[in-house]
Amino acid sequence: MSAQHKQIGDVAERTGLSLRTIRYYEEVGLITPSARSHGGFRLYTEADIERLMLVKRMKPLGFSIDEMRDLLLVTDTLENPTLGGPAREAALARLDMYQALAQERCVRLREQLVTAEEFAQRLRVKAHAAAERLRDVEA
Amino acid sequence: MSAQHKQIGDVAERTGLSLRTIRYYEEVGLITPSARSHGGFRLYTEADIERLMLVKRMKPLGFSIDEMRDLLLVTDTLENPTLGGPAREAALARLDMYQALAQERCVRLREQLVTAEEFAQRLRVKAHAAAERLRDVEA
DNA sequence: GTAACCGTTACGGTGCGTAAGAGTAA
DNA sequence: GTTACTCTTACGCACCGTAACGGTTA
Repeated sequence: MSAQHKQIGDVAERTGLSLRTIRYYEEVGLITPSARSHGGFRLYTEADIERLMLVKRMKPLGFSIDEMRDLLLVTDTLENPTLGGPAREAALARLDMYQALAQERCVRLREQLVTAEEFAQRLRVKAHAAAERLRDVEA
Repeated sequence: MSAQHKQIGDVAERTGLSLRTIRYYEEVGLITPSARSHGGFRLYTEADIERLMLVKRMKPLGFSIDEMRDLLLVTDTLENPTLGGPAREAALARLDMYQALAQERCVRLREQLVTAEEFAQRLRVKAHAAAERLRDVEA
């Protein structure tokens, strides 16, 4: 194993993603390892790992695979310096769209959190009340 | 339609759940309507609707169907006054478990929110920077 | 040669969306 | 009899988990 190319197990450990997930991401065209060993082992560069990390960070926002693939493509496009104005503009528009979407998802996540905490609170109260009643009965 | 029994459409509207979801919950044994019309329409009582609301509130916590069914069972058990001490204790223990689980899920949700907001922030910055560069190029 | 690692293939599961074709309610 | 509802059945999708069986690496 060279210093430059890590195999899937190391990558899984570093990213916190499962082997299956990493392979799945490749299957659906999200992230393809830059190389393969002679025997067929997937070999990942640091850049590949960066991309995986990026995807992992996107997940809590509830983006679908298609959206993530598209967003990766957009950022690749913007980072390509040989690209002309029109293509840049189009990519920027899409980036803006995703940015708005991300904002919206954050709001929804926040709402979910509120609902969730309310519910957890109810459960605590209920458990407490039930414990009291049990003690009363036993006394 | 009597005042006591509402059909699935009304229930969907009131709970914000889809028809499919409500039927699915029945399919997996979560909530069965108390009655059916002569022709087979599902008829829900207020109590049924309450249960559906409860389930809806559980969802953001990421409980599985199995967990929700079990939790419903536990609360039913605790609300049954004819129940002896041992059964009550067992139910209470499970309730405590779910309460702890809910707390934990809340923590995770909160972490997700943090990650999500960081990511959204990154996107905003990126979009802004790309827009700047575009303006520079055009100038 | 022997661990420890990795490959592909494929079936399973959850939580619904969605459409089809037909019956029911008022 | 018409319009709006509802019924069941069933296939489809996303995102992986989990074998199973066999090759690769160091």
